[in-house]
Amino acid sequence: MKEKDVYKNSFDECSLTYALSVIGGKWRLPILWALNQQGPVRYNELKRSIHGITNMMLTQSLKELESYHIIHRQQYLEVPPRVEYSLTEHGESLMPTLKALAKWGKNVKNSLS
Amino acid sequence: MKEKDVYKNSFDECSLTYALSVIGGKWRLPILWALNQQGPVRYNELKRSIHGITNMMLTQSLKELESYHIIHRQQYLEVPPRVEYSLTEHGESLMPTLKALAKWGKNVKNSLS
DNA sequence: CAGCATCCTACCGGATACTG
DNA sequence: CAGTATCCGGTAGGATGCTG
Repeated sequence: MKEKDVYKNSFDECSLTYALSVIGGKWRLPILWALNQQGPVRYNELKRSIHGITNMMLTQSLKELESYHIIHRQQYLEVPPRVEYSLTEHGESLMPTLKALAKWGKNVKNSLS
Repeated sequence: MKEKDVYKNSFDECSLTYALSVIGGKWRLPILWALNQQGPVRYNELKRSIHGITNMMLTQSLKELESYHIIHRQQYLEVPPRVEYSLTEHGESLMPTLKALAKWGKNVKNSLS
């Protein structure tokens, strides 16, 4: 095995860093979590269920998540305007891993007390 | 099911946030990754294998990871001083999840191109 | 060899007000 | 209802030099 091949094994650090950059940030996880639980959700509904978030942050985070194709934005041409957000396949496929991470986090937290 | 019980299901967002705060930060992942691959590693060895990290950042990150009991610091009372870092059980137990996350990240990245 | 102290900068996240 | 625009402060991260 060549030396640089070492870096391809185990887990690929770049993909990992990328994944973290996707779900990182203060509000991404709460948003994904809300979408996972509530299914298609309207903007203001989402805002109400995520305590403390501002329009600024919600809009920005939604756009970023959408650009990664993690969530889907469905706009209905109605009056008053109606927009619904939901997880895409990619978003859904993240959930099991997040659960595993949460479980791990719980263990770590418990071991410290 | 009571309304607030909804928040206990699926995955626990607080533990998840906690987990991310543990593995977050710019250098934590590269460090864990290096330790996972190389086993017990000395300080300067670690520094060399993580391109671009400074003493400041390495020391700080190691301390933080140690405080979470994710890594272990073994000091040998020798001259010159020798210190070796390695993953703890908790650290090891994180690896499968990280691999899953990396795999997911790869998929997401590929789907964008 | 392994690590600390100091200073500094960039950017993430936020408050507030406005709009199609 | 579903967003934008503008301004702003705190903190994570970094450069540099020093030490047991």
